[in-house]
Parts: sequence; structure tokens; C-alpha cells
Amino acid sequence: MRQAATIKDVGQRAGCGVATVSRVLNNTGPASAKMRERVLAAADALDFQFSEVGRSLQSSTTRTIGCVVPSIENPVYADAVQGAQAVFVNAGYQMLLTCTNYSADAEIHAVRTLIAKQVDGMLLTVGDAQNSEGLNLIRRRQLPHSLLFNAAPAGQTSWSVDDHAAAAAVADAFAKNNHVHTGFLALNFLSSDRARRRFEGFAERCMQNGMTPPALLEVDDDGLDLTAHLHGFLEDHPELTGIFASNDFLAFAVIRSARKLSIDVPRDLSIVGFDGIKVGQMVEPSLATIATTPRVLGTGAGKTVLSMIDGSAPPNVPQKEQTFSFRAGGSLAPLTAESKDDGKVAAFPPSNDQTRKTAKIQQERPNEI
Amino acid sequence: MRQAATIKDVGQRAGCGVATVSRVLNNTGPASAKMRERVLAAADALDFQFSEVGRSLQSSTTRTIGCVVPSIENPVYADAVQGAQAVFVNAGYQMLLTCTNYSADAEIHAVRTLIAKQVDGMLLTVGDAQNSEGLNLIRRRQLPHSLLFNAAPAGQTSWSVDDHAAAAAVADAFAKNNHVHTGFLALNFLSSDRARRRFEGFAERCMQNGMTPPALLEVDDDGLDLTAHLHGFLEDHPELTGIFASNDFLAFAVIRSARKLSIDVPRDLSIVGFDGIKVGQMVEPSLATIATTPRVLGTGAGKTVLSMIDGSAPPNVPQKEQTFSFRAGGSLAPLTAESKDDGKVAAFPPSNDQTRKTAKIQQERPNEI
DNA sequence: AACAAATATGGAAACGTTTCCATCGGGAGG
DNA sequence: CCTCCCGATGGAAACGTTTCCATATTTGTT
Repeated sequence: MRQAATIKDVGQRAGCGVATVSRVLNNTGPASAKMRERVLAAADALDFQFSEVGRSLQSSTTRTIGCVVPSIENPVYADAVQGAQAVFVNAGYQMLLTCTNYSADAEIHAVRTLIAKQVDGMLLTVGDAQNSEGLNLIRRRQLPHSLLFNAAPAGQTSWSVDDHAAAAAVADAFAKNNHVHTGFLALNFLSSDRARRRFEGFAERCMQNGMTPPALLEVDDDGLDLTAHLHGFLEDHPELTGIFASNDFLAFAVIRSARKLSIDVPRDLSIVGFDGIKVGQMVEPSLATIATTPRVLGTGAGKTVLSMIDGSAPPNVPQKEQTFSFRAGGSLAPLTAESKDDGKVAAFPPSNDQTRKTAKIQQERPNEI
Repeated sequence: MRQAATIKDVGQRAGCGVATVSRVLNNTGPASAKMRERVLAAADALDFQFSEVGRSLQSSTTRTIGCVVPSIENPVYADAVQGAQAVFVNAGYQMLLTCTNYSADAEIHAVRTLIAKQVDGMLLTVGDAQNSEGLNLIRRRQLPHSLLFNAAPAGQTSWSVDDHAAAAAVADAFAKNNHVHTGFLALNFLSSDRARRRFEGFAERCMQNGMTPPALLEVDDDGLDLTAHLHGFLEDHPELTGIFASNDFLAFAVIRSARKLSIDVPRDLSIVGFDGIKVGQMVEPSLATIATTPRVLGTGAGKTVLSMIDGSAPPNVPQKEQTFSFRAGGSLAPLTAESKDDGKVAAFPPSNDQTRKTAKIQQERPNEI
């Protein structure tokens, strides 16, 4: 890359000192009309742009904010990040983004690097807010920051969905539709406090509603095919009539696997997701889910960080109940005595995989003629 | 934020000069064992981290790469960006991300800011690669960079899907299924050279295949509800039996609107999308589409930029035909004489909206009993 | 024991800004 | 004509690093 022009070069060409150049170009301090013109001409001729590095060193501010999230492949994070980014550029800040892929190592490494880069603030979703090395580092340095999608530790603010309450709302929805035996399907259960809180909130409310404690199914791979998992899960828990998937993609995957196993959703098995991604409303059956507003959270968290930097009043975090809403959908249906006897038993012959396999193949594209 | 310790503080505490501290901490140059120990202890006690700003000024390198994309709400960009980001961190680089929301103003502004921030390289998807002010700026400064998802201007490399050929493949798929009258549905047609190339490739091949030139429907809002648009479009072009949507979300939206209008997909109307997002394979009917590998493109483009920076051999861009593949799906079905006569006519009573409205309501959740 | 060679260490310059301060010139008021 | 003041301008310090160079200290060889 060609060596860029510096303020010194401009001064030289304009025949003046660097101080004058700085004053003219920044419009700070006086300058004669002819001087101004000469400087402007020189800067233009040299394609001059101030180096933010020099500026940062001088002002001990970088106008840069670090953002650490698990993954932007998940549209929830992507939306939040983009919302925050928009807030930042509007305020003249740039955003350094790091995705951790749910790895604690990557998380602490990212935080360290961002601190070294002298970011003015930080926005982050950590794996476990109660016990995050990176978060401790940030606190020790008293760096302006906000959490996003994490449960707020004592005395901290976090822009987050109330996972516990939202999961409880899912339990209520199942209860209202007469479901008693449900399951919870989680991805990254170990590395994400969010999945755990959802499970807790769900299990707790199931109890309160007189339902049986939900069965837990953890999956680790992010592949599309849950069919084997689902099959095993339902064999272990033949009484299940509903599954709460900890995010919408998992919910889609379950529905797809159910289709392969000739299990009708929602007749034989009801599914509820979490996040409320857009496509959930476009497909058939539409996905019952917890609708959330990631963009709102992202912009809110972004504004919070900015307010901590400039000392202005921070925006109010929304009330717990405002962070989500239950969205009805075709994937959740009332349980009737008939469907229970008929559907379930038919769908799950005690011990004949071959039958199911055949059914699966026939079922592959039922709507195509 | 508490004032962070500098190398000078460490030197003072360890009772040595800054040069020694630098040597010890960077493991460059000699140092006695006791000195080493004292410095390490002091650095530890002060929570010292090098300031990358000071370093950057000294080395005129920032180990930072700028990334400019229209929006990461689109999973195609999100995946590519995340892939590139992973490549960057692996090489010790951080990524500054800016989303332009398809605005040319935001694009040039982002480029300017990133140049001022002295990024070592740049990765970008511009609105129009043939005529991009930002791109010109970058070229003039000879900044290492790579395009992503843009058609490569002469003499440049771009990691991109061959939109033209991919769209031609869609035309072939329609032709193979006996479709003759098709439409093209575009979002951001004006601000994206990608949509335009897809249209051109599609239209061209339609001609070659003896089909009629595709009807063009542009939509501007990103809302979910295309029903009115679709209704109007099909009234203007009652002969249409297939629609090529320029991305998968649009395809979903069309399918949903069709459902509302009691138009059966694929019997009455076939739909093909573009991008190959994951959910497309999970829903019923599954989406026929152009499958792409955004992550591969993102990592490739990232590596290209890095290779330009360190002068190593750049990775080879994939062959045009390797950048996409046609993925069959339930949303595209062969056109038969029967379906044409029966389906279409029934679905479109010439002039009675009330009928359609009723049908729509009955149709809303056909699979629920 | 004397000297060469190698090792250890610190001072200072440079990187690109901003900003304080000093200098210089000129116009207004006496 | 002298003084005062203000606008215009430049020099230099400071920000946190790395690195060149010079100096000081140790080690090894005769």
C-alpha cells in the first residue's frame, strides 16, 4: 500500500506548520482566508485523510467499540449486532466484531485483544455471565460495557430476554392445550447460560401447572438431521406430546425429523420454538414460538454503552415482560383424547424400525403429486 | 475508565527503562534472569497490556481489516462475514464491520472512515462494483482488498457466486419442468448489481430455451406481506406458472402469499429461490433454490486479503460453476396440462376478490384438524 | 592480569496527531 | 508616534510503542 500523506506533508506543500493544518482542517482556531485556501488545496491534492491512529494516541480515545457474540449465523445475534452497529456509526463509532463460536477460550482471547486495541467500550454476550473471565477483566478495568442476551449479574445491566419468564410462558401454552408430558430440546446446553435458564423456567412452571417434569434432550452437533435423536428420545419417552425447542432452528429441525418419522405436527406432537425468527411465520405449519426483538435489544445495549462513555443518561432497559411475547402458531395444537390414543400409538409401533423406515420414504414429499 | 498502565509505569516499577520492558515482554533481545523476573512481576501487578494504538503508530500497521457489507440480517452475508472473521482472528487480525443497508452513501462513508482508521486491508460487497466511489478510493490508495459477492471488474478478483450462470440454471430448471411463462421477483433491484445480473442471466436463458421473457416484479419494502403485490402481479400476468425469487426469503414470502390467495405451490405456481439458506430444506414444501456456499466465499475472500497484505500466494477463486448448484425442492413441480387448466383457472376467478378472501380464511391452516 | 568479546541496559528518535504557548504583525486608540 | 491588543502562525511537548545506538557490565581467553 502506498504510503499515505501525513499532516506534515500537507503543511510542507501549503508552506505552513502542522498546527495550522490541523486548525484549518478541523475548523478549530483561526486562520487567514488565503492560508485556509492553500491548506485545503494541498490536502486535496495529496488525498489527505487524518490518521485515526495518531489521533487516538493523542486523545487516548479510539472511537471504536468491541462486540463479542457467539455467532452471527444465528439471526438473533445478527439482528442485534446490526442494530448496535447502526447506533454506533450514528454516533461516529466503529465496531470491532468477534464471534466466539460458543467457546470460552475464544471469548477471553477476544476480550483481551479488544482491550489491547483500546476500545472505548464493549458489547458482549458471554457464555456464562456469572462466571466469565473476560467480563471480570472488563470490570477490573472499569471499561464501559453492556451485556446482551445474558442474565444480568447483580448490579449490572443487561439487555436480554427474560428467558426464565419466557420459558414459563411456553409451559403455560402447553398447559392451556392440555399437554402434560413435554420435552426440552437444547443445543449448547453446557456453554450457554441462556439455554439453562430456559430449561429452568420451563421445568419450574411445568411443575406449577401440574405437568410432569420435562424430559431433557441435549444435542451437540448443529447438523440438520435430528431424526435419529428424535427417534431415540421418543422411544425413551413415549408419553411425550410436546417439545419445547430452545431455538427456532431446532424447532424446524424437529418438525422436519418428525415428518420423516411419520409423526404429524401438531396432531401427534406439538412443537414450540424460541426467538421468533421471520420465517417461522411463513411456513406451514407456522411455528408457535416466543417472539423476541433482538434489534431492539441490540440498539438498546449499544446506546447504553455510548451513554456510559459520554456520561449521558442511559436508556431504560425494558420491563421483563416486554422483552418477549408468546406467538401462537400451527405447530402447537390442543391435545385431545383421540389424538393421544390414535396418533401416538400409530406413530410409534413399539419395536419395528422397518415399518417406520418405509413410512418415512413414502412420506418424503407428501404434497408432490 | 481507569487510566491503564503504560510501558513507562512498568519500567518505573521494575526499576528499568522502557526499552528493557519492551524486550522482555515481547521476548525480543536479551535480558538477565532477575530483570526478566522483575519486569514480569511489575507487568502482572499493574495488569499491563500493550496499547495497540502506540504499537500501530510505531509500526504503521493496525492488524485490523475493514469489512463492508449491505446487511448481516441476510444469512448469506452473515455466514460469509463470520467465515472471514474466523480467518482474520486466526491470523491475528481484528475485523471492523460496517453494514450499509444497501445505501451508497453509507458505503462511501464507511470506506472513508475505515481508511482513516488505517485498516491494513478491506473486504467488501458494494452496491455496484463497476461504479463504486468507495472502491475507487481504495484502489487509488492501493489498499489490499477483495470483493465479495460482486461481479469482478476487469483485473480484479471477487469471491462471488456466478449470478448470471446460476440464474440460467434456474431458467433451465423451469424449462425442464415445461414452464414457459415465468416471472422474476426482486428486492433492491436498483441498488444491487447482484439482483440485476440474476435477472439478466435468467431472462437470457429463458429466451434461449424458447420461453417467453420473464415478467419483472420489483418490491421495495422488506415487509413480510407480498400478498397484494403478488395478487396484482398475477392479475397483470395471468399466464405465469413459475416465479424466480431473487432470494430465499422472498421465495418464502411468495409461497406464503400464494397460500393466502389459495394458490397451491407447486401445483398452481412453482417457486424457485436463491441462496440455499438452511431452513429451505426443513419446510414443506421444501424450497427449490440455488444452493450457495457463503462461508466458503467469505473465508476465501478473507484469505485473499491476508495474502495481499503479507505478499503470500493468494488462494484460487473457485471455478464459476463451483460457486453454486441447483437444489431441487418441492416448490418446483412439472407443469402438466391438467394443472395448468384446472389449477390456474380455479385459483383465479377473473374478478371476484370476495371469493378469494373467503378461500383464504378457510385455507389459513389447512393441516390443522 | 589484561584485554577482547559478548551480553545487558538505557537514552532517544520516530510514528501522526492535538494543543499549549510564544512570537510576530498590524490596526485602533491614545 | 507610541502602546495595547488581537488575529495569525509556528515550535514543541505529549500520547505509547519499538528500535537503533551507545554505554556499562559480565564472561572468557591469553
